[in-house]
Amino acid sequence: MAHWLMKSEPGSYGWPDLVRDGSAEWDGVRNAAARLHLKAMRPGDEAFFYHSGDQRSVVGIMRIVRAAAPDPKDGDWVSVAVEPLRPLAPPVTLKAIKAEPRLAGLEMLRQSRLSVSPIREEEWRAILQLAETAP
DNA sequence: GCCAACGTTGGC
DNA sequence: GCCAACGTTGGC
Repeated sequence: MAHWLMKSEPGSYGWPDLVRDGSAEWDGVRNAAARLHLKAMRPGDEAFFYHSGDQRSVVGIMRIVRAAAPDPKDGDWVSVAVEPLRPLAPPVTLKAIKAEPRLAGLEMLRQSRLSVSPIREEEWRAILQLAETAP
C-alpha cells in the first residue's frame, strides 16, 4: 500500500467537508506531475489531507477508494475517489514537519506547489508520530 | 502584501 | 525550439 499527501484550501474544500460528504471525487488537479501521482494510486492506499493557506497542517487521513478515472470536468485530467478515515488530532503543522529531520526529504517540502505528492513509508510513520507526541 | 517557485503562453 | 512575460500557488 502506498501513501500520499493531498492538499486543499479549506475554504474551497476542507476536511470537514469530506467528513460531511462521506466520500469525494478528488478532481480539479491541473498539474502534470500531480496527475502522474493520481494515476499511480490504488484503492486501499492512504493519503494525508493537508490544509494549505492559513492552517498549513495535516488534518486527517483518507483512503483512496477508486483508482484514477477521467476528471468529470475535463477528460484530459484525472480524479480519484476518497473517503475520510480519521482526523489527525492534533493536526501536524507545516512548522512541525519542517522541524523534523526525518522529514527533510519530503516531496511536499521540495516542491511546495505540488498538490499531490508521494510519501515514503518512514515519512508516513514520522508524521503519525508527530501527531501522537504533539503537546 | 510580497515573493519564490514553477507552469504556460506566445513571439520570434 | 528558445525564452521572456505572465499567471497561479503557497508560504512568509
